[in-house]
Amino acid sequence: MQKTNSENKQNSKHLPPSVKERLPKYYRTLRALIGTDILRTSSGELGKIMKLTPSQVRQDFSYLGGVGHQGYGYNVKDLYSVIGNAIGIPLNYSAIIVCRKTDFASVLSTDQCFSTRGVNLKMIFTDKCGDFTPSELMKFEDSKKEKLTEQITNQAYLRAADYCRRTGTEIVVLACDKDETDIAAIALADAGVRGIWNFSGKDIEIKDKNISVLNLNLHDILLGICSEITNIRQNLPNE
Amino acid sequence: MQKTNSENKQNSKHLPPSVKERLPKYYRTLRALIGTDILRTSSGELGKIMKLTPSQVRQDFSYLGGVGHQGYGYNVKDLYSVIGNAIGIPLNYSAIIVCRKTDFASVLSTDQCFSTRGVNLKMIFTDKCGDFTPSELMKFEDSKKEKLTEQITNQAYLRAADYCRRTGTEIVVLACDKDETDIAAIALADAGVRGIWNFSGKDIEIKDKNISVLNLNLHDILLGICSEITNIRQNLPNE
DNA sequence: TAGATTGTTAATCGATTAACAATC
DNA sequence: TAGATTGTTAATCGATTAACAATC
Repeated sequence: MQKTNSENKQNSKHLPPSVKERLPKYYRTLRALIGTDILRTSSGELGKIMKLTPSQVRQDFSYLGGVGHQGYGYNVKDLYSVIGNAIGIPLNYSAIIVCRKTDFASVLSTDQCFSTRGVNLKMIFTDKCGDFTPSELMKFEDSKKEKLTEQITNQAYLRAADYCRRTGTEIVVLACDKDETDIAAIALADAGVRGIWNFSGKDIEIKDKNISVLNLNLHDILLGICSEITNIRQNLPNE
Repeated sequence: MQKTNSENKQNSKHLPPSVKERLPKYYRTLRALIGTDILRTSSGELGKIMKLTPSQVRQDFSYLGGVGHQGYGYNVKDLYSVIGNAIGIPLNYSAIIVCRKTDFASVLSTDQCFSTRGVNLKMIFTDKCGDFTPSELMKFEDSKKEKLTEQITNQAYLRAADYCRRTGTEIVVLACDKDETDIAAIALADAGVRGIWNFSGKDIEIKDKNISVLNLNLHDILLGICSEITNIRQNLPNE
């Protein structure tokens, strides 16, 4: 049973990493177009908005199967839905936040990171202020965020791992102390968590190929900016 | 006056983007080695820690000039210093934060993002709670963070741009509302800011090649994790 | 039909890896 | 000297861009 080229490409197994990385931004761009009632687009228009060549846009979309129409372009809503499916939006993942103080959770909640992307933020576990549902956290907004109804006897990541095991929560945003990163990662992986967004400052290296880890190091990002600035200045004067 | 290959590579103008992106992580790794009193290393050891091939590590360092010693490896402190110079650590950049509420600034300050990387965080400008020095912000910690000594009449980004112009501040962390992103970016660029770390959720596109912008979109990152999870699951069952 | 725009193939470009002579 | 490890060159791999036939 021979597969055609197109069938092969449609299989997300063959999505190259570079393309997969661009999906969220395509999704965001299409979302914005829908928001302004633009319901038809083209590789040229999307390329212009996203600073990509039309060629690359078409090449990228070709991995999602025949989603465009020759001579017409792309139906924005269809494309939005196809990319959403590739990302797994309809699977309605659940997430929790593990952090030290409420300020961290507050930033992500205010940003509506989860709600606008179909991810269900269920709980916030903090080391210092107790545990919150997102709506409880919002109630405390702009006031002292402490809710110590019972004595906190263990670390937030332990309560979080327990919660994930019981509820099948897939995604954990981890902003624990660097000293706890390794042990927290093990506990969460053991609890069946499938994705960790790691803000802790120490990279998580998990051998388990079934778990996806994103190490976001704020220090590295800051230095990346310094590096860019330094190089821009150094390069301008010569030649 | 012919340049040798080595002289060419030493010139940071020729640092490929892929290499430049890895510099902050090399820096962080070397910092950790110094912290544990490991003062000699090799491309093999660094590769193991950072999940890179020894070949790539050597290839990367070759762009920084002859920083290693054949048969010996690399002196950790020398390498740390060479990479620090390439990033521009000794230039002691200054930074400010522009955000809506203090929670955002509190997260970055607690993380010691700036202090441990030789970047001088000078002020925090907020829309809702007034302006703070970092030490003022820390004093308010764990309590209601509001400091409205005078009536706030304009947006934080305007006060921030004015401050940057007066003080020559190079870096701005921008976490304003999406609606303000474009106008804030223009104001900051006009004030002579050289690097913007944009958390606002709307990408900044500046034509000016002298300004470095890093658009960090939390929504995109979350969807990147969803996408990974989705693809891991889909790919396991077949074959 | 003429104009527009896709999806795909081929060409180019850049980044990673392998191999190895140089040498500490 | 023997062992280790660099820095560089060449080979491979993957990602981007260009070109164009297919066709709406």
